Amino acid sequence: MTRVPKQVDHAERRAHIAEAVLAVVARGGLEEVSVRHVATAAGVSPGMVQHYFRSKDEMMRAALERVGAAVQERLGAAGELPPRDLVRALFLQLLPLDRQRTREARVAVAFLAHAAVHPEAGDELRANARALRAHLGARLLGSTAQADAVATGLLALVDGLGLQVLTGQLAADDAVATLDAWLDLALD
Amino acid sequence: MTRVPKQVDHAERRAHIAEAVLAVVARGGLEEVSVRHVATAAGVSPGMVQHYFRSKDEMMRAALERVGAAVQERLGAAGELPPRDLVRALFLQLLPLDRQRTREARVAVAFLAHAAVHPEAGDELRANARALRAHLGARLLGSTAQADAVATGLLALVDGLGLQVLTGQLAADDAVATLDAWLDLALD
DNA sequence: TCCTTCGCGATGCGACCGTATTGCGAAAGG
DNA sequence: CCTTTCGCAATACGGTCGCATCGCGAAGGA
Repeated sequence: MTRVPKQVDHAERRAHIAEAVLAVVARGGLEEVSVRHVATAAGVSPGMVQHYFRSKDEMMRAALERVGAAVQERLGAAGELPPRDLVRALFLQLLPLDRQRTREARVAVAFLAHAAVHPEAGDELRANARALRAHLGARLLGSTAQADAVATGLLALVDGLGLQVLTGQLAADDAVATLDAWLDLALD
Repeated sequence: MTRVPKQVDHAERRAHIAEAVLAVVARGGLEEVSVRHVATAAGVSPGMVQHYFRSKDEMMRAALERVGAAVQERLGAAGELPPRDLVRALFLQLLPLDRQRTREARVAVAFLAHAAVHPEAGDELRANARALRAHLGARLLGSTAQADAVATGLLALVDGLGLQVLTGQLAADDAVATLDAWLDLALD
């Protein structure tokens, strides 16, 4: 058995394909995800997708994990600001205010809708949510019961605002204005 | 040409099938909606579904209109309470706190996720949202700018709380508690 | 140079999709 | 009773799906 060094970066290919999955989801939702579509979006052959992911399910799981990783990374990149501004900046990161974040928000809502109906697929999502909540809790007050209610409410508010912006129910400006008004309300 | 009076209630059949669509969506999301599945869920033949809806798209539109009608009806059934309690009652109607409302919320999020990615399909949804906002505005203060921000924020909050409950990120009790805390905050 | 191993493209299969088409039984006016 | 019309079941078709399988070409030790 002669060990031949890998001549392709397995992880990188998987990442590339997973990214293509997210692109397809952002453009057309989960229903448009098929091995063949993803392959086209990634600029590779369907066979290659199949080579790197043994099943569509495994492929979707990898794509979802990439979303989680991206969110984590985004959270880490927070400067040193007064708490109020920091919290505001963090929430603005979560709203679909530009192309990039619209893309991410679309992906997120697609997976959330799926999780609403297939609870077993929501573990990754719930883990991300927990991380977010923990992160926010640390940024706000100590863990008083009051602070927890505030954190929960603000997260839900941002989720709702994002959803309404995504579906065209609310203008992006209004969402930001509403967020600011409620931050005033909540943070004294 | 002899006119034969209808021996079946066309509208009723359509409603029955549309209801079956919603049942399928609530159980498995939009992806599981097919003419054959809907027919099975409705206890009729696939051919009959096709007879009453010329295309799947028309069927989906009818189902979505049914959701809108149900929401409208629900809003109408509000008693005479102090404004604060009335607003609270209204919002509790929108959270997935029991089987029935979980079903409706699942349907709603499925359609919302679709609309996030297919904007042209979101008209009905946006109309419903507008009706809701108007209804809430009338129940709250007069249309001061302040009241509008409060209404927008509360609606977004409820959307977000509902989404988190649906996806198992948040317990139903906590959602209600958070809603109450924020109602206190917002309504003086 | 041969030979093994890996990467991956190509092909095929069975299932399911939306929809067009056809035909038949029942109901009702003439 | 006959005939027309309506309600609907059945069937067929072309397309896409996920996935299993096969085979070839290139890349390196031996």
